[in-house]
Amino acid sequence: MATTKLLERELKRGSAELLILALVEERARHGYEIAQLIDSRSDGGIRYHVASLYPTLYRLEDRGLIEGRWVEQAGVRRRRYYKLTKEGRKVLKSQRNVWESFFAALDRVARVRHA
Amino acid sequence: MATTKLLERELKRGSAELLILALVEERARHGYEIAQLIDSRSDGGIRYHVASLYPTLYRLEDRGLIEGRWVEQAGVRRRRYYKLTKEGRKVLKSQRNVWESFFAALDRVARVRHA
DNA sequence: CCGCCACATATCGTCTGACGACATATGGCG
DNA sequence: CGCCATATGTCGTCAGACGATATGTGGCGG
Repeated sequence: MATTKLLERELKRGSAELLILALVEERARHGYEIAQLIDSRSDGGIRYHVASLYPTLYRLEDRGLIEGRWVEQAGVRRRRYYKLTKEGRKVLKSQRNVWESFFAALDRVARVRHA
Repeated sequence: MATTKLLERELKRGSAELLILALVEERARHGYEIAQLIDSRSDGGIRYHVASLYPTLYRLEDRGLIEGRWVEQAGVRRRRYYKLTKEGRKVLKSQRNVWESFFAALDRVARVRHA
């Protein structure tokens, strides 16, 4: 259904930052790895296109929430590893709170929990 | 924090349809009433501006998910009451499922529950 | 050794929808 | 009579997802 596809697109809006921040919280990761992790951990439930992923990484770095570092290794194309900054940690915590209260509010209005 | 404000804006994307469909599921409601219900039931956690609400109502009606009817009453400005259509009921059910699995996936990737 | 695929990063143009600002109209209250 | 709550409506701006497209590398099969 087209409706569902459109909705899924909208859901990604805003969630991208949370996903990226949460994934680089564990350890430094590069873009491609992040994309794959989102795909695998969500069981394909959330797919995040590279055309959106890289620009989002740059925005997060510009805002000082993550910090990138080029890593050159023999046998592997150069990768840019991003790690969470101190400020990023604060924002991640705040975003988790925002999402959680949003879920709760959405449940109160539209009764979403327990399908 | 500007970040939070931006995030909140993005969260509304896509959720608007679910909220409206869920509210007119109970009984026919008019736009202004819907806006107030979203505000009150979410305890102000979700605010939905009229500039977005009315266009969304028109989109939903165009797609045949809700059906509007003008109601004139003495002592009250004319109101347009929207009720859920059969097709709207199907879409609402589907959207609840999409949201629920999105929540679950987001939790698996970014551990959002229990802030 | 060459083509193809997975890996890895990058950019452009299009489209959608939220929102601030503004507009219009009516009933009630002081 | 002015102001506020009610109620519907529109315009211009802005952000961000995504399809398409591009570049470059390492490994593997034929």
